[in-house]
Amino acid sequence: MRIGELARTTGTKAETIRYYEREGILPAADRTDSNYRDYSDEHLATLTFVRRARELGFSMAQVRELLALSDHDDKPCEDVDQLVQRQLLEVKRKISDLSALHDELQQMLRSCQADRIGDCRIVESLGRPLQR
Amino acid sequence: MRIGELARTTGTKAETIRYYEREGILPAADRTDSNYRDYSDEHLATLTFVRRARELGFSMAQVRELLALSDHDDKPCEDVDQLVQRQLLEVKRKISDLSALHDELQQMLRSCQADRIGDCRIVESLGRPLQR
DNA sequence: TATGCACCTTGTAGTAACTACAAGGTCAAG
DNA sequence: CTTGACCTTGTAGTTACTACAAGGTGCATA
Repeated sequence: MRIGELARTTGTKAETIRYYEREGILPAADRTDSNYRDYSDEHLATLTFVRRARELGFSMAQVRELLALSDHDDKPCEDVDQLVQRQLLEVKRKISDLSALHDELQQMLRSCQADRIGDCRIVESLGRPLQR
Repeated sequence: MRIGELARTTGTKAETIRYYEREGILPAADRTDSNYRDYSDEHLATLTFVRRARELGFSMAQVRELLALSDHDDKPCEDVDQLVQRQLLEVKRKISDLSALHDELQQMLRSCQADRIGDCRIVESLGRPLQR
């Protein structure tokens, strides 16, 4: 698949895709005879992953780490373990923060549908001081 | 509380806090006699919220919307409803993406602890083409 | 009283992660 | 043979910070 199609299916600008290639986030694609980039399904999966991870607030550096995890077959488990632990902790924190936000939004919606103005506690949902 | 304490408790640079004030994300704080910013617990909650929302991948514009929701007492429900629906949808999507990632990381950890190198499906977890 | 640290201001510039556009060129379908 | 999708290199703009400089105030402590 060429860059335009990949861009359309992933909702990514072609220029961003080339940028990811320059940055080494996305492996360079094969080239057709006419020097067009020719992407595989693996590229599609990787790019989709990258975009989602970015949407979820992971930095490029973290995305790099996660991508590295995905082909660690050669490296010993011990090296990977700590990184996975760390990422897992962060993922859990994000899920719990999002769940709190979810519940508050849900509650607002119910209030609204009952046509009364409920107290909005969105800020409170994520606004309690953090102990990290 | 003064800017330094707020910065320490929220893990935000003082300069970022002033930046949020300039941008209207954080309401201007009261001033002490010596012109120091004097923050309330409400400021603390709002800033904590903002920082978490940003970590969760919400843009400043979205954070502004969410903050606006939180004091909508004057505005009619209908106006708020659609926005809440939209945000809720996005929150749900994020939670489900994160859950998939969580499960895969968990799985990797189990493989590693069993001291065998399991297949890593992190990319697959978030890499399936999106239909949005 | 003097030193030092936290804070104040305005302003400029750097960073990350894109995003846009320009200039000039190739490729392939209608 | 033109049109549109792609190629390259390069520059510059955007968002959301982050850093530093210069010059000043407030205040506790040696």
